[in-house]
Amino acid sequence: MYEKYVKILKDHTLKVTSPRLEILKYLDEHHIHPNVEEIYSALKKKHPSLSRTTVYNSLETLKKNKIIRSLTISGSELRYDIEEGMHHHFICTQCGAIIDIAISCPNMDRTIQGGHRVEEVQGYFKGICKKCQTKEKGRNNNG
Amino acid sequence: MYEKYVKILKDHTLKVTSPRLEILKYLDEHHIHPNVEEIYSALKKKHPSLSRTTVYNSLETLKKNKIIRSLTISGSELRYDIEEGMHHHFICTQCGAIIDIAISCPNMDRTIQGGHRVEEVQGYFKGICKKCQTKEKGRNNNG
DNA sequence: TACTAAATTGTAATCATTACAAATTAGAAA
DNA sequence: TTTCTAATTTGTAATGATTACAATTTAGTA
Repeated sequence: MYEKYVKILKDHTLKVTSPRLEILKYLDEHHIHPNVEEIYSALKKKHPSLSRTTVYNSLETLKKNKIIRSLTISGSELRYDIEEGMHHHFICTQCGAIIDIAISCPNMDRTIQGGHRVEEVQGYFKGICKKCQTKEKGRNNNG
Repeated sequence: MYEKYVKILKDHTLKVTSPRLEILKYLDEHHIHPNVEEIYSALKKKHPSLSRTTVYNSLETLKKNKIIRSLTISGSELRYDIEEGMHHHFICTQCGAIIDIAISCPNMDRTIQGGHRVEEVQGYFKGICKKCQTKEKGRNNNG
């Protein structure tokens, strides 16, 4: 059940610890781009001894090893995502949801931009998500 | 001297106030993507009565009116930029500088992405800037 | 010139994140 | 298997950006 995550950690020569496994599993099974608090409260249920600081520390370690990445899209808190295949993100300014956007962009794979060495690319789109647009229509129709 | 900024505010039916004019002028003359503190301390010198809260409020107003935009690229604080022509941003993880990147991307002008209504697009590139790369080389050569 | 809604100001929260030191533990070595 | 140690986890106490809020001031209109 955790073999997959054990392997990931070992492949990066990281110590295999319970918090790291649980965080990895959580991010792998919940592609909702959670913030630290969401991860913490979800895992705290099963592991009451878990510390918030550990979540911060573990996320930082996983990020440094490029196993996960953090998104600054919200502007007020970091959101986390498993690293799998390049994609961009959309945030709904109404409901706050962060949604994967599968697009390819000629600039994504450029390792040099304007003479600067690029190590990470993030495309952020902001607006109203499909779901919230439907709600809008519903409100209009119903008065 | 301030006519340009007066006009911008009036065109948006915003009240013309000293803080707004000064902030606009500052952003127009300093394309360094400053944070609130930088703007505040720079303007505080000339206008000792200026309040930090006013800087926050004014920036928010200017942002809502799409006169300026905020960047979440740093992850720890908002950075501000005058709205003029679509461009993306590069942040140097070494020196912290945020640099304009003039690129065109087919996704930039898309108003729909995956069914979501897009109102804002931001492309963030992270890595080592040209200047810091030169410094690296210098260090290597000298020792 | 007087009026009023909006803007400015200062102080006091709030909230995400970091600093730090003590306790625990994973994994290597014996 | 046991021992050892550096790395990790934990909890509490800062820090720092941002927001809330109430009092004061002011831009623009009547």
